[in-house]
Amino acid sequence: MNAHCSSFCSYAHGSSPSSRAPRQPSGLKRQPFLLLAAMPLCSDSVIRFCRRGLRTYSSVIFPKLASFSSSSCALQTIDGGGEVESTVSSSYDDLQRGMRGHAASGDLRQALWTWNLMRNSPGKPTVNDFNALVHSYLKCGNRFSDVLLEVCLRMMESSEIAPNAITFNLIVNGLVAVGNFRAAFFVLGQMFTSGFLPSFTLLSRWLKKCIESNSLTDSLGVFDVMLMMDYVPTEPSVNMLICMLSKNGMVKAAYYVFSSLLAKGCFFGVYTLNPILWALCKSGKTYTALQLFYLIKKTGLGLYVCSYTALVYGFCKEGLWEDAWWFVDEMQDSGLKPSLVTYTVLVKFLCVNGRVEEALRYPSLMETEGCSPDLLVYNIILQELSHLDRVFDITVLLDMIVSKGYSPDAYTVAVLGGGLLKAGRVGDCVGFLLDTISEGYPIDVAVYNIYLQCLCSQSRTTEALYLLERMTGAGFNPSNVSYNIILNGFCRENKFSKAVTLLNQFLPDVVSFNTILSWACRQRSSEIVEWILCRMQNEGITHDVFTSTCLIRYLCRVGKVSECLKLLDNLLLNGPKPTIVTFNVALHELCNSGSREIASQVFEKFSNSGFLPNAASYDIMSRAYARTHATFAPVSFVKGYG
DNA sequence: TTAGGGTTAG
Repeated sequence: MNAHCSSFCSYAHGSSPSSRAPRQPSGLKRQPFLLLAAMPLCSDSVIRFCRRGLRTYSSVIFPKLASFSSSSCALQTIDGGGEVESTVSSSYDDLQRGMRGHAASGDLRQALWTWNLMRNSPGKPTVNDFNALVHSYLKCGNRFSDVLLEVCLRMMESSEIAPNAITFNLIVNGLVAVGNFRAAFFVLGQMFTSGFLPSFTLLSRWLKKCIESNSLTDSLGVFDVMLMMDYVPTEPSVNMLICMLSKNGMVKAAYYVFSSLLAKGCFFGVYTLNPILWALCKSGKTYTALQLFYLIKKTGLGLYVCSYTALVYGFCKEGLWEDAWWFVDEMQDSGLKPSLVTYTVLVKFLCVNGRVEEALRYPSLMETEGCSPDLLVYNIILQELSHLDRVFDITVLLDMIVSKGYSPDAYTVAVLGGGLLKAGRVGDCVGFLLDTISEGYPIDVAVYNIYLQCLCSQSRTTEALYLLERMTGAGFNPSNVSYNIILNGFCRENKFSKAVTLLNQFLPDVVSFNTILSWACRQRSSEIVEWILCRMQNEGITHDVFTSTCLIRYLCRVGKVSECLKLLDNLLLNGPKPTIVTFNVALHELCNSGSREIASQVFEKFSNSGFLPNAASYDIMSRAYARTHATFAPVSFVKGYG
């Protein structure tokens, strides 16, 4: 069962999703309140707060729970909040009208008092009266408050009146409207337990509200309930949910949503398919995307250029060029022409893979094909030329850009500045950025960040911080990248206390912590390493491959080689998936700490786990062996040439 | 309504 599904079932039902609760006979004792409060989705603290702070209200509506005698208290004050009106002599009909009126005007206290007075009529008040109270209160624009929630919880707890389907619908709707999804799930669980089923409209509205509130986990919970009930969410909701899940890196969940609907024979079309294809291809799951692609194609549904382009992107990203070219041909065989985006993807990955000469041929090729390159395509090529410091080619391309009627944008400035910085030409970069600004070219926060980097690399981090604090005044909001650049600057200047002060001035992310962790690990500072790890845990920051690589370095440097090996094993087994850099850092640190033989074993282990050592890996090992005039001969190498 | 670009940490 899917994780989202199982997590929902645990709180919504307390049993498996397929076992629908039988309708509960009227008058049967309700589920104990404390047991309900222990259920995961209804926070203990909320319940405790309600029980403590709002007892007065609930004791009025359910006096038996609080040993409250209604007959002796027709006129009295509640919590010193003023006198309630005397209505003891009114008829039941009058009381009903009065109660609705008080509820509608938002005076819950008076409404509850009137409700209590209805007890003077035999068999009254009824569940319909309760529903009328809630309905009148909410219909007139009053928000579903904690007070009303407590009243409803008490009502469900009490054995006096059994809530009906309308009661549950009213409560869930009201809670959803104010975004209290946690309590809504709790009440939904009670609804199921009482034998009532939510309507499609209720769940659909709830799902939409969750999506609009960016509550992805709650959205998946509601989606699971809808699936369980055989309700198909609306197409806009499904599309929006899939897009949001994909954008937030929850690709598995997005795929789950899509495939669950597909399994039920429900396919909305390519506008639902494409976000999934792109998310899969961007996250390195191109073959899963390929399977999905052909599954849909087999049904005879037309696929658009965007779908093909996603697969081209995935294959290029994974370095599977033959598959990428084959797919471009496949697209053309299907009567579709590569789009501007398809070409951009090809140009991008040609550049990334060091094939800039081929990339340079694309602008004219695209013109020939009737698909003129835009500034974005030119910027990609400019970036690669800038990284290679090919000044002449940059000038030629800039001339071409201008001749085509384009004007350099902030991206153009960033790729050129970034290239200068990467080439170590900090002074040139500063000059270029200042000229750009004075000439009025567009700049943005990324350009600003490059300038901050320039200052930091010149040991002018304090000045960079001063500039950052004034960025807002210049119309730019500093991003986390801006703060992380400054953090890195302070670390490089060994100004730890300044780094910590800054860390408390924004919402740090995993990069922020990795920045300080990296510095502490190089310094072998156990105290700071532990402090950072502790803060990461407390702030719910998940370790990524950078974190792990830092820790591998640290463990080797403080002589904890066996712990380092354990960490490496754990990474291979459970992730985050190590990269060639992780591998090489381990080899380098092990060799430097006198564990050359262990490094050889690690080399073999990684090679046998499907990691291809690169030139740097061989270089590290060869140098380590050369120090004792020995030759590095890995088993895999010997086997290959034996 | 869907898709492509720059700046931070190992």
